[in-house]
Amino acid sequence: MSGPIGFQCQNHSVCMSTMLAQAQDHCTALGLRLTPVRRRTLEILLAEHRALGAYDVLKHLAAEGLGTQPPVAYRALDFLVKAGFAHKIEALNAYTACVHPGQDHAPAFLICRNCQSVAEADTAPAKGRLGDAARAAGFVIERTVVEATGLCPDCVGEAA
Amino acid sequence: MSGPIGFQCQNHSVCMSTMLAQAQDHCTALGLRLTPVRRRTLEILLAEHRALGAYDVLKHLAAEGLGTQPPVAYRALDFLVKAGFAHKIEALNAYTACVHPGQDHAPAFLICRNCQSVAEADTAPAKGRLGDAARAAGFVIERTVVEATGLCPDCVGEAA
DNA sequence: TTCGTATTGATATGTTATAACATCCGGTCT
DNA sequence: AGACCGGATGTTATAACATATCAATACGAA
Ligand SMILES: [Zn+2]
Ligand SMILES: [Zn+2]
Ligand SMILES: [Zn+2]
Ligand SMILES: [Zn+2]
Repeated sequence: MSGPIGFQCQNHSVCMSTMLAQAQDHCTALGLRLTPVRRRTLEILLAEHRALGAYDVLKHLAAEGLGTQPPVAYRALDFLVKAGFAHKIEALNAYTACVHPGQDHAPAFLICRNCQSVAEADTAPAKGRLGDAARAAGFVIERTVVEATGLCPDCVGEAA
Repeated sequence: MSGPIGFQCQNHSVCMSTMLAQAQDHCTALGLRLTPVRRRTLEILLAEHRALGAYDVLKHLAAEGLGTQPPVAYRALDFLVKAGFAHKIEALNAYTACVHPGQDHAPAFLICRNCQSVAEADTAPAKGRLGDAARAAGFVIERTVVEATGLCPDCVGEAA
C-alpha cells in the first residue's frame, strides 16, 4: 500500500486493534510503559480517523475518571507522539493516531476541511525540492511538517 | 534566485524597503488600505527574518501607541496574511513577512530551532509525491503547509 | 450630504499549552 | 525489611494564543 491511509479504511475495529497491538508490542520491546491513561488516550485517538484537540481527549478521559486536568492529556499525548504512536497536526493544534506506529517516518497529512477527517500519507519531503533548497542553503533538516488542507473524496462528491 | 530567501540576505535595509514598497504598490493597485497599524505591523515583521508571535507584535505596537489589545495585532496580521504580505508559521503559532509579497504562491519554510531564523523557499508541494498520493485518494488539495525544522547554516557551523 | 462599508476601539471570553511542586508507585541495592 | 531512585500522577496556577461582540468612527461612492 502506498496511498494515504485513512480514507479507505473499511473495517475500523480491525484497524484499531491492529494499531493498538503494534503499540503494545513496541512498548514491550523497548521497555516503555503503556499505562492505562496512555493506552486509553491512544484508543480515543484511534477511534476516529480525525484529529482531536488535547481538551477533547481530556473530556473523554475525565468522563472515565482518568484525570481532569490539562497536564493529564498533554502528558499522555506527548508520550504517544514521542513513542511514534501519534502525530500532532500543527495546522489544527490537534492530535491524531499514527497509522504505522513505532516506525520512524516523515508523515504528511491530508486534512478535510469539511468533515475533519485526516489521512496519513508517507512521503519523503526532504528528498524533493524542499530538500534541494535546504541543501543549497546549507540548512540541515531535522523534522518536517507537511499538511495539506482540502476536500476528501466523500466531501468532494457531496459538493458536486 | 531559486534557493530559500532569508539566510543569504546581506543588506537588510534594502530588503526591508523593497518589500514594503512592493506591498504599498500592491495595495494601491488593488484598492487595499495599508493603514498605519498594518504598515507598522509589516515593518515589524520585516525587521527580522524571524517569526514573531501576535503578542510580540502587539508589544511593539503598544510601545508606539498603536494599540494595546490582542485584536489590534490579530486584525493587522490577518490583513497581511490575506493580502499575501505575511505568512503564518503553523509549527510556531507565529507570523513572518513574505519575501515576494502579493504573488499567490505555495511557500515552504526552513526554521532554525537554535536562532529562530526563518527562510522562505518556493516549492510546489502539490506537484510532488504528496500530490500523487492526494490524487490517488481522490483528495483535492486547497492549501499546503510545509515547514522544515532544523539548523540554519550559521548554527550548523556553530555546533561543529 | 447621505449612505454603506471598512476600520478601529474596547471589553470580555474562549482555547491551547506549560510551569511548578507534591505525591505515589515499582524496582534495586544493602 | 528499609532506604533509595526514577518515572508516572495529582494538583494548582498561569502563560500563551486567538476570537466574539458591539459601539464608535473614518472614508469613499452615489
Ligand atoms: Zn505516522
Ligand atoms: Zn471530508
Ligand atoms: Zn511568501
Ligand atoms: Zn540558526
